[in-house]
Amino acid sequence: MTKPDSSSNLTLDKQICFSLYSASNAMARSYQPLLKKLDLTYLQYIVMMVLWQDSTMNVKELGAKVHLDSGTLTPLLKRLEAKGLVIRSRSQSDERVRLISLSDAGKKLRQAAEQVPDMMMCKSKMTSEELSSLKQACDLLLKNLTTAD
Amino acid sequence: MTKPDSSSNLTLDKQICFSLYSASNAMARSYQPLLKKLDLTYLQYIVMMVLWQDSTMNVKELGAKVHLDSGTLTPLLKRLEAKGLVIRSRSQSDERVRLISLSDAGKKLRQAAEQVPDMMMCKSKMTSEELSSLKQACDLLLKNLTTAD
DNA sequence: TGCATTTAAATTGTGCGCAATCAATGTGCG
DNA sequence: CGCACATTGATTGCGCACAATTTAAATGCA
Repeated sequence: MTKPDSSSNLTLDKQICFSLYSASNAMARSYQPLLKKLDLTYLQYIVMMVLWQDSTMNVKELGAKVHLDSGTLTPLLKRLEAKGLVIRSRSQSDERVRLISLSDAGKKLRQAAEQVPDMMMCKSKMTSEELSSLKQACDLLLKNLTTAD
Repeated sequence: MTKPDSSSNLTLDKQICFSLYSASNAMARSYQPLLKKLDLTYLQYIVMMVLWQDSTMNVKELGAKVHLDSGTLTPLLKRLEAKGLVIRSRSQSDERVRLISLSDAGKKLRQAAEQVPDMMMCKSKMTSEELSSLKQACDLLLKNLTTAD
């Protein structure tokens, strides 16, 4: 009593993960025209948002917030520094620690970014209830995949 | 009557898109150890899945299915060809068209991949109802973001 | 038929993601 | 104190994603 081929799990239309992946790509793609005005990529925008909330932290703390490591963040932070948006200093008490803080230009950029979330919500054409439930499901999945591997 | 700063939309914990993005990254990360046995990356696995369903198609058709363009697919398909999993031939009737088809090794790999979806579902620790509703929301978002830009 | 237009795929360049490795600094324990 | 060990971040290398451009082939139409 083996399953017939048509009910195999190995079909693209059954892959939740592929839906997630495609939606995530499409989302980043949709952000790009909005962020072009700010001269930021999607991830750079995320990192700036973290810093707008809490203007100084080290790479490890930042990485924990955005779920990324120094291999991704170090070059990104260098690019943000090159744009004059952040300052990469060293901790006095521990020379290993890189302190990331906002420059004046970085702080100022926040105003221009304020309208981005609403514009994206509009693009999504989904209700806040739908979006909120999507967010909950993603947060749960992330938690389940990251705790105890 | 302007909103106080604490209710700004520009906070990381309010970004549905960031949840989606982080969950998608975590998902691809979780797939990797499972796919290592097959010597495939996540996207290569997706492309192979498309070909397991329909063993010959051109780059444009493939791109439409996985929502990616030739800039991503061409090098990926070359890598799959180098591994001996696919064959990149040319259409007789239209020399511009690249026909992608499975080699015997590519067809054979399917058996080893059959168990991957169930293993991932288990890793997610979510019910099929939760996953199904997540999938629906992602599919809707993708549709809304891609139709009429 | 000849030439502009369209189409398919490849190429180029930039910026992620992430595993693996490395260097530098700090800490703890004998 | 000295040395093993842990921690922080940087580096390297590979494989996506994607915009923009290029190449080559097909099509349309005067």
